[in-house]
Amino acid sequence: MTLNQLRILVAIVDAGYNITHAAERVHATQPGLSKQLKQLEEYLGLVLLVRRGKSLTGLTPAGERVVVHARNALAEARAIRALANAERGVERGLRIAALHAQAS
Amino acid sequence: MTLNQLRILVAIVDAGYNITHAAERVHATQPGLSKQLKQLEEYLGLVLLVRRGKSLTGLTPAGERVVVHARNALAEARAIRALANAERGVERGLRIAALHAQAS
DNA sequence: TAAAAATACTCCATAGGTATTTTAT
DNA sequence: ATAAAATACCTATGGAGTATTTTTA
Repeated sequence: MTLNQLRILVAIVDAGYNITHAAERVHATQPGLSKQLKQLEEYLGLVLLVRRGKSLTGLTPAGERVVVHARNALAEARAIRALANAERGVERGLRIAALHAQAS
Repeated sequence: MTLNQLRILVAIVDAGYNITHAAERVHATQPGLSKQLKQLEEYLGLVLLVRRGKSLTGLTPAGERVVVHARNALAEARAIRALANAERGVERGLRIAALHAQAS
């Protein structure tokens, strides 16, 4: 299980169970997403999406619950990135402040 | 940023900032962990651990905050795995129940 | 001098792409 | 007839190991 797989699962759900559209959103290809989704389901030993033939129609009950946790995990990852960006902002701010102090 | 990198970061912290011990805990090698830690720091553009030469002595303030979110993300991942295991348990239970019903 | 981190290198797995086939609407 | 998912195939990247060097305590 990877963060990327969780991101892909959520993207598919948010694209209305359309893998092709989800792929565009995450700047990747349909086969790439199909494969990762399959791998996630195999890793969990769980069917996450309801299929009618090759069409995806919704989440299974278990899928619903997985998606909730997936969104939480992704939010934590986003928090880390945000924190890192802010930290770099602070350091740059301090550097700029230092430069100004030196210049003045 | 991957779940594995977060897992490694947390393992290093929990091993008292000793990469070698952390590697044993996660059944991997010291160079593997060193590299992943480095990549995480590079990805975030952030120093997470305080180094005195090559020794790790603790977390930076930013590192502390990252670890909090990392633990949360890992907990969500664990929840997904637990959920999947339980689900498989339920299905097996149903199958067994069905078998018993059929047998009786 | 013992123990830990970093580096160099090698290899294999796999992420992710293109092309194509299958299937559903 | 269109559009979407799955499959096959290929390549390049990088994860993870062994061996070695550097460094600290």
